[in-house]
Amino acid sequence: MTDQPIRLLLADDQALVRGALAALLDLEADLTVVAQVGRGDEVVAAARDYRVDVALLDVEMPGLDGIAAAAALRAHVPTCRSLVVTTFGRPGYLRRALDAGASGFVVKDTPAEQLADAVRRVHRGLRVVDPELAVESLAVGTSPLTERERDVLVAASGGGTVADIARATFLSEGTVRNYLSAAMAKTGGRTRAEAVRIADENGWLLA
Amino acid sequence: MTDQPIRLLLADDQALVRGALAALLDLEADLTVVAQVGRGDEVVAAARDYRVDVALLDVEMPGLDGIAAAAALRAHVPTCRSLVVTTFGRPGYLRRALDAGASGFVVKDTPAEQLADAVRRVHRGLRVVDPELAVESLAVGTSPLTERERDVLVAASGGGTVADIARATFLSEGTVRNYLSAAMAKTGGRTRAEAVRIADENGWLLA
DNA sequence: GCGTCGGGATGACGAATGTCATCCGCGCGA
DNA sequence: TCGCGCGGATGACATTCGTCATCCCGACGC
Repeated sequence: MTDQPIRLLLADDQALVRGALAALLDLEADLTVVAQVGRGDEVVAAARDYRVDVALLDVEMPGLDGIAAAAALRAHVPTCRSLVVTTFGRPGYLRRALDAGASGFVVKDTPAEQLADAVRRVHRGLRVVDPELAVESLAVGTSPLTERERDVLVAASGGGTVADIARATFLSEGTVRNYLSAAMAKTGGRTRAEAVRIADENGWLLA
Repeated sequence: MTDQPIRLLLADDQALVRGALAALLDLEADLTVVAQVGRGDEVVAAARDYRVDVALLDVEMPGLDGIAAAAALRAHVPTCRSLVVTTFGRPGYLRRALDAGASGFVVKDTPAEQLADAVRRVHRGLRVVDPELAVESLAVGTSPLTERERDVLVAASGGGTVADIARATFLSEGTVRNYLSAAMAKTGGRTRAEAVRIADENGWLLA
């Protein structure tokens, strides 16, 4: 069984975490980290240049988030499978990661010993999903927000006034208030800030 | 030069990052990770039980934040030096970490190769501070917020109404509005949500 | 053809919020 | 001793916000 080692790409905006994950995975004889990037929009080029088998993608990244990067990978480098890694919670990300073509979804507080195994499973063509997260994802369900409601919530996440949001979204102030009201009703928040928090915690604010 | 290896404690709430850092640091011959914890309130006991030389403390942790954990370490295990690790920015954390007795302060996007060196320096009794972060810290300066103003902002960070904040802080609603107004003036925010964001980005919301 | 849904907008109204002046008591430095 | 800052509070006021009804338009489904 002297197969070629599985070629890995690490994408995470924190260099320390990236390097540490590289050290962890390089300990495995059948894995080798061939590329590291700190931005989502560098993923596709690196995956192509280094003939990457499996890409580990963090969700929070500048340039392009991990889910969008997974979609771009599927489109441009179909031989590369992707495994999305994220912080705890955010069950809404799971469904969207799978829709984007990710083969696996791992939260950052799973034991380190399981990561290499997840990589191997993904490389073999299997799907890897934390079962606990899967049920949570089903419980939360898909986003109830409409596209504009999400836009307005994103614009509101900076904490600005209605006038600020209206300028950012090119909408009337009254319309902004209407969308905010609708978003608050759908999220159950009693304040726009609470609505932003709830939507963010459920992963409903990404593109 | 066959000294005893430096005995390390890792404290980070994300098990994957913890394990990865352990793998990274265990590659160094003169370092050995002897304990890992996922909560700040387990740091002191672990440092004592495992005769830890240097503790790597993440700032964001349940139970006790990394800065408070550094203070507790200095009080109860003075032989153990602490190196605080955190995500980018938050220059306000630096001053408070040093005040709490931390010997070093490293941001998570420093290259992985530098971490082991930082650990060695701290163990030798030197201070380790990212110079870029130091000037940023001086620029931001110390928090202009008074203690109650901070309390109110923390209570407001959930996005609740004034009544919620008043209940949480055992203050009158009018008083809450006064403190919010003062905090908004000092942070430059035009909304309470904006004030919360600005204060959080500057690291002014910790204990 | 008609009902429904989403995007966009207007106007009105009550409640919540932000601002300010003012008051009290306490501790602390000059 | 006096002033000043901070904690805490009250009351008034203008603005903003959240809610709702209502309207127009285009796209779908049936």
